[in-house]
This record gives sequence, C-alpha cells and structure tokens, in this order.
Amino acid sequence: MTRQSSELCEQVARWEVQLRKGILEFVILLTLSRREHYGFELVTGLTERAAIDVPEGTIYPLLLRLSKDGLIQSELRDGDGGAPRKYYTLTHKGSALLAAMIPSWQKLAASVDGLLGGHRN
Amino acid sequence: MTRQSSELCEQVARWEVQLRKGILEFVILLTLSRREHYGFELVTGLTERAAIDVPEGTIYPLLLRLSKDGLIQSELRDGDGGAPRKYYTLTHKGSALLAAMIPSWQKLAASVDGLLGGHRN
DNA sequence: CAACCAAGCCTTGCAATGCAAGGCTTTTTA
DNA sequence: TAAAAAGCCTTGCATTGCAAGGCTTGGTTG
Repeated sequence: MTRQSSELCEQVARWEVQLRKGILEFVILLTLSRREHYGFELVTGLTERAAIDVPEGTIYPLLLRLSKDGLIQSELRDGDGGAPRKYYTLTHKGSALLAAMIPSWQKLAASVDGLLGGHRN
Repeated sequence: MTRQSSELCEQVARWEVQLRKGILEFVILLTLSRREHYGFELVTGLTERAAIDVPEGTIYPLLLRLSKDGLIQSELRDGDGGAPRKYYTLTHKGSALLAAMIPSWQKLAASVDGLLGGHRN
C-alpha cells in the first residue's frame, strides 16, 4: 500500500469514528426495541448482523449513560452456564425517544442521499 | 407543551448534534464536488435545499480544518457588490477522500435501514 | 489441583467535533 | 449618519467514541 493511500485510509477511519456519534445510540435503542439483549450480545450481534463494529469500550459506557437517563433498564441474570449477564430492555421513555428519533434519522438520511444523487463523476 | 415532551425535544436536539458529527464533513465535500461555494452560501444552501441546519460557528472552523488538511482550497474574491467572499473548491486529495467516504456512508445507512426495517410497533 | 482461556462486565484518559456567543469588516439603504 | 445585512472568524464548553487495561466466573486441560 502506498503512503498516500494509507494516509487516506487513516482519514476515512477517523471519519468513521465521528460518523458513529449519535448513530450508535440510535442503533442500540432500535435493537433493544425488538427484544432484550445483554451487553456482549450487542457487541457481537451488531458486528455480525449489521456490519457495525462496536468495541466494548464504547458499548458499556453508552449502556451506562442510557440507564442513567432512564431510557433503558437492566436485570442481572445467570447466563448460559457462563458468567452472569446484564439484560437490557427499553423503558417507556426510551421507546418515546426512539419514536422521535426515527423521523429525524430518515430526514437526514434522505437529505444526504439527495446530495449523493446529484453526485456525478 | 408538557414538561415531558419538552424534555424529549431537548434530548432529540442533543442527539441530532451528535448525529451531525462526521456527516457534516461528508456533506460539505459532497456539495463542493458539484461546484465551488463560499462559506455563507453553504450555510444558507444546506439549510434550504437539504434541510440540514448548519450554524456559522460550525461551518467556519470546519472549512478551516478541511483547508489545513489539504482537502479543499480557497480563493478570496469580491462578492456581488457585498462583502468579499471566500470561494472553496475540492482538491484532488479531497476528491479522493470523498470517493472513499461514499461507500462507507452507503454501507452504514443500509445497516441502519436494515435495523429500521425490522422495527414493528 | 493448578493453569489457562473464554465469556462477560467495567473504568480511565485521550481525541475529535458541533455550536452558542460574540466580534470584526464592508456595503447598501433609510 | 445610523442601521442593517452579508460575510468571515475565534473562544470555550459539552459530548461522545474508543484503545487499553483490569476484574470475575466457570469450564477445560494437563
């Protein structure tokens, strides 16, 4: 790989980090709206199913913040013969916030796609 | 408006701020790839055409950073009888980065929309 | 029994960015 | 002359992603 293209890769990587901000919170709430998940399951699940890589150092502080804000709640239960797991579910408040987020996301994504549509090279 | 819904509005607003991170850089490069723009024109243009509200306190530091990174370049010219304008255009490096960003955005947006598609309530 | 590994949770400190608030200059207009 | 509008910029704060590392539990292996 040339020096130029590796610098470009780094820039894209830095950009993707910023791109996640806010999106992750949305994605977590969206995932929990379908069924309860425990933390580690969110990490592996999002990586595999949605191709969104979420490191543990990101997910646990985020889950903690969402709990403090009353958007989700947790229950500690014994796992499948392994270490105990903390299962998270949406609260009523979390559902309401998610419902408000969806049109915001759709509007923004549509705007970006509109600009993308005009991109001809 | 009730106290609850105004708190929800504030939370959505805070979230939208985070959602912009990264997206704005992408949107600016995308906009400049079509034709040159001056700073204030980006503010008004994105608000009107793309419904993306970009305050001046956001756009000017961002344009400065993109210039420092060699992604865009500027030329100061007299405006339409008003104050002088700084016109920005993409550099070759900026075009290359934009080209690398597009598939990243499309992949992420597709992942989120995939999760959204499974959302039934 | 001791050593090891995987699942699973958490904390700390840093890096990066949006933006409110305010200030500056130039030109037009009342 | 005063005021408003176009247009550019800076400072400081708040927020968030994440790399790196540590902790616990239970199973597996020698």
